[in-house]
Amino acid sequence: MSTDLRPNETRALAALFRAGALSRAALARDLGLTRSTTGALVLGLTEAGLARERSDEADDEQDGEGRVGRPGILVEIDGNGGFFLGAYIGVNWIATVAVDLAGALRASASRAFAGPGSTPEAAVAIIRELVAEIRSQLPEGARPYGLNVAVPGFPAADGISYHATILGWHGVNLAELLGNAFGDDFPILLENDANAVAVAETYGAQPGKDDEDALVILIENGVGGGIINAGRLHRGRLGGAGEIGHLRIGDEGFVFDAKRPGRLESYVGKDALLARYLHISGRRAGVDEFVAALASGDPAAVATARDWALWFGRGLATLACTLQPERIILSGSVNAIYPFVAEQVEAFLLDFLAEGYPVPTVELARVGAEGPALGAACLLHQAALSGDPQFQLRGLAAR
Amino acid sequence: MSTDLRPNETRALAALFRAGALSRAALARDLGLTRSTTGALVLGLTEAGLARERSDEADDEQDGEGRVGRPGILVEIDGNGGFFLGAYIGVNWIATVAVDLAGALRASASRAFAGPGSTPEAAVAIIRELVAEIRSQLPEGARPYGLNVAVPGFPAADGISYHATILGWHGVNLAELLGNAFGDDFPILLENDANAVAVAETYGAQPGKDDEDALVILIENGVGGGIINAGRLHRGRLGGAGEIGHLRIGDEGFVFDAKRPGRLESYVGKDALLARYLHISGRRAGVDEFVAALASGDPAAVATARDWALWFGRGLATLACTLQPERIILSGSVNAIYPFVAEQVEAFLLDFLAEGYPVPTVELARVGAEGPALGAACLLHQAALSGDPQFQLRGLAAR
DNA sequence: ACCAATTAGTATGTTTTCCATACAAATTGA
DNA sequence: TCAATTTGTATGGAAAACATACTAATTGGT
Repeated sequence: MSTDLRPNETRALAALFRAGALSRAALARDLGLTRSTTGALVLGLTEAGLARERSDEADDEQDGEGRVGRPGILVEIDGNGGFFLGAYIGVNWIATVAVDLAGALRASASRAFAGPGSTPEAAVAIIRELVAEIRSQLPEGARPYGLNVAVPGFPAADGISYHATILGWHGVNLAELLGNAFGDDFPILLENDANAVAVAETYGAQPGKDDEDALVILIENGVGGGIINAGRLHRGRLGGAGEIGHLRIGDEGFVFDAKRPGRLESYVGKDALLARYLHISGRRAGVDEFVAALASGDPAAVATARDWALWFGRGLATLACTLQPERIILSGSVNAIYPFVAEQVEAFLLDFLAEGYPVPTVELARVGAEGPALGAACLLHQAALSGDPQFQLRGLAAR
Repeated sequence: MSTDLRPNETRALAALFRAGALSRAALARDLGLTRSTTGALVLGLTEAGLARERSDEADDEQDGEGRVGRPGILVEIDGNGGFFLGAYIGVNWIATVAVDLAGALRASASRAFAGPGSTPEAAVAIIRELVAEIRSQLPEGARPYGLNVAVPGFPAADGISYHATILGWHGVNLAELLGNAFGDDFPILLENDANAVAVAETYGAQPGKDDEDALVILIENGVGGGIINAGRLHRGRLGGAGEIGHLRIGDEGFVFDAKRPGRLESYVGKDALLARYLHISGRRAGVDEFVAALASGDPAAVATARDWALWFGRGLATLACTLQPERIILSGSVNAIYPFVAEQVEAFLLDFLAEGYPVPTVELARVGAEGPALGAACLLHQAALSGDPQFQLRGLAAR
């Protein structure tokens, strides 16, 4: 019944996703096809349930000041045309989401999970149940294209066995476990959680722009990151790029680390921040308390934040030179302190950067706790629209 | 006469380039087309002068142990099908090269150039003459597809005006100058020289593999770099990624820098190395003399090299975590000392890296002084084979 | 109010591209 | 020597894209 999409159909969907919505004529220009061919293309996509004319009555305001000529009818992706699943195995919980063909979050479910101490098999079983729950939230007969699982860890040098120190897992063949649980014809991918968050923060964020250069930094106890170059995730050899917590920026750190002193995360991670505050103030606090102290002008908190800003600025300068992102996006619970130190961090950053070098903007994350699972799902969406034969899209109805 | 190539023709050339040579049947599998279609495709490419059957009589040894069935006839790219020009504006010289459609270096010419003190206009005039010289070395009637110029600098935040501090150029609109010299219908690109070297070192280096993750480090007085992710140059916002000399890895450095102390290049650049040697030994030396002293076992040189290895290992560890390259390639004149300190650097690198993290190999550059111009030309070659409509390939003969 | 200019969408016939099928050619292995 | 396998090519047909022409809907000038 449902046939694979032809190359130009996939290209058309990618163009529609990039732009948000296009008239047939604009789509034709984008794809380098004629209007007549594009009309037939759109007809096919519409019949297959993958695209539709925009009913949105705000369509008059496309860009149309003095634009002469007959106005076009905007065509957009029909979100119900397909679904992509993402999951996240966290330390305290497991989450699952579904993203639709239009890139919108359509369903989510999560459950508490005692990560350290639990087996990978237990996590896979929970994911399986959550996926069933998610699928019941989707429209009748919706068939997801695959599942991408974000994990707080990395594959080892063999590319197969997974290490997730924070969960106490070593040398686990997660791909195989998931493959057994979901069947062989269901594509399964794995992704590092920080990478997934980077995708969630940037994917489809700016309509019309799909070549963003960004660095997403996740600050908890550890500091991780994900690199987006020209709109694509910079994964490195085994998906382990962006491990910026190990950046060597000094000689010691605010928390003692005999083995690898001076790393970024021993200056700006959560433990490091609170250790510094303890050192200066003598008070033991959590992040929330520290932020409250900072907001109330507590001098020890202000001094701690200033030190944090110095080292964070150093780290950002190093990363800005190496990667030249346009935006640096801060995620993770420690980003709560950033509004209080934004000016200082940016001053330190500017100070360390070479003159004339483009300065990245520093922003707070837009996406919440669903970030890792959402980003994982977005990566599948991206693969499907890229025309990768492994994630070939299909129409819904017979044709 | 000569028409633009159709999408599958470009895809076929890209597949042939990636693999080196393929039979029609193998090409059909690679492209997802039938053998009959591919046969016609190859016929078209052959008639257009872009591909040919391999005459190489060593073709029996394709991979053919117990391979049953009629052996295929290998088809390869005909290098004479097209040419791509690259140039390099260095501090002491200007170089120009031509790369053919098969990715092979086919012609080169260079001339001394007193960079600091010369105007951009003078450089452009020299490039124009060298390009004429190069073109006379190419086959009759060969029409190059464009020119990519590698420059020791970066565009400013506006993306247009070029800064090349080392040449004393600031705010130069190089693209416009070159456009005026070569005409509007001749594509002109600009690229940072370290980026170009990174491409030269990796592009087409491993037949059958086009998704390499590598970091190329150029060490002279300054330290620059180019990042290759999944076979593509990681350019960052304005092509300025890879400026790793500004990496902040310590508090001081071996050369004094009031403004931005502790940068990688103040520990491992040429000046830094020789300053350290002067500090330890009291002797003022050049790189050659230092290497000679090191080779002869001079204790001061050995101690200097050890310090160099420590800081270089720190820098590599930071970069390895951030980028996770598979290979780190060392270029620039200072790489002459690497063979003497390889073991130490790799030990320090391993020491700083998290356990279980894949360790990149560290290698010396294969390409010589022609690197920047060659890489620039390779980038055009890559653009043409990627199907970018701006660098659309054309056949040679009428069809 | 009306008309030229412009742009969007569709219909129709033709060309181009690709496929399905069939078949001859060249090899391996029994 | 023959079955099995793979390659390359020929041929008719299906499908995708184009060229062209026409209608529809808008802007802007008179």
